[in-house]
Amino acid sequence: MNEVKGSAGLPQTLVFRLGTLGAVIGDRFAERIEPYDLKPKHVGLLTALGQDSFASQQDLAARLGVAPSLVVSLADHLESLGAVQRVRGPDDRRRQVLTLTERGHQLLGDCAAEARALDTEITAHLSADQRDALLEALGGLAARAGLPTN
Amino acid sequence: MNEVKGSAGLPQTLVFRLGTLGAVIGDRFAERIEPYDLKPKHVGLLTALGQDSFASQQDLAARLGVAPSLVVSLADHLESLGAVQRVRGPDDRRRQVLTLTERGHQLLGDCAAEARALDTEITAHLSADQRDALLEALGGLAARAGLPTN
DNA sequence: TATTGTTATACTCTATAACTATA
DNA sequence: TATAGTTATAGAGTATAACAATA
Repeated sequence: MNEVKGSAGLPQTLVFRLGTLGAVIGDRFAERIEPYDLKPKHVGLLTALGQDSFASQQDLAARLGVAPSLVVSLADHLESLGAVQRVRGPDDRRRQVLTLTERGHQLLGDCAAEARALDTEITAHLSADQRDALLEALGGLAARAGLPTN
Repeated sequence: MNEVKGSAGLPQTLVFRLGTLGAVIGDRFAERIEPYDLKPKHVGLLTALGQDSFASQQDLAARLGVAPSLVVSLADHLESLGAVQRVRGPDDRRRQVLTLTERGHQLLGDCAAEARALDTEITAHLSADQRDALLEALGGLAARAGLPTN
């Protein structure tokens, strides 16, 4: 039966599809980056550092929408991998300024390559035009949500 | 600067956008359904029950991709809300067959309404055609991932 | 006294393993 | 002996609160 009534059921909403797809695709991405000893949150931090320079870890925490204490442990791990460097702010010595190292840029590139490979997998049934249109539409949503798009 | 090299950076991938959007939108949906005393996983269970009949909780666990023990606690909560009923299988009394109650259908409808309202919020900048195209494209990805689409 | 980073602690979510009832 | 559901336990992830250094 699965009768269709006047308004769309949950599985026909953008919210449901984005939420469930995000979870599944996120898990698959997590599997791919595991060999680099990274988790999605680490990649989020690397990505943020690759785009802007942040005055402090607290700024970074605000940008990522996580607790400052989490930035500490993420940065600890990335530092142990040699991906980021912590430098005390010369003017305000309370601040730790995080910067990507050469290794950090390399890891970021590796993760991007994994993401592109996964993109290819999941959009194998689409034409290039369809794929681009989808990417752009999601970019619009992401930009409105304050998420990075480039 | 943010130089664009030969291949797309992470934020230009479908994987990154789906993952980050899924997390943000999922959180916003979670806030909306909190007054009903429900979390996204509960809604996933209700949705599954609204679509098919499952022989056992283990089948349900397999469909949802979670551990059987989690189905127990989700079902416990939904039962306490009067949203589902547990009935022992007459042929095999080890099995608990879960079914939606009237209240369960009502809650499912309420959650769908919340999702539609959120859809409207996040797609306010799109035309109806653009919105439909996006919904359909995501439906294609979801179907290929084995997720419900209707 | 206020703020940055850090550490200590606790809470949420979910899985694994042990257990009970039924087959 | 094997299977469905349940309960007990443990681990990952993350937030909140306490703390130390600097301003």
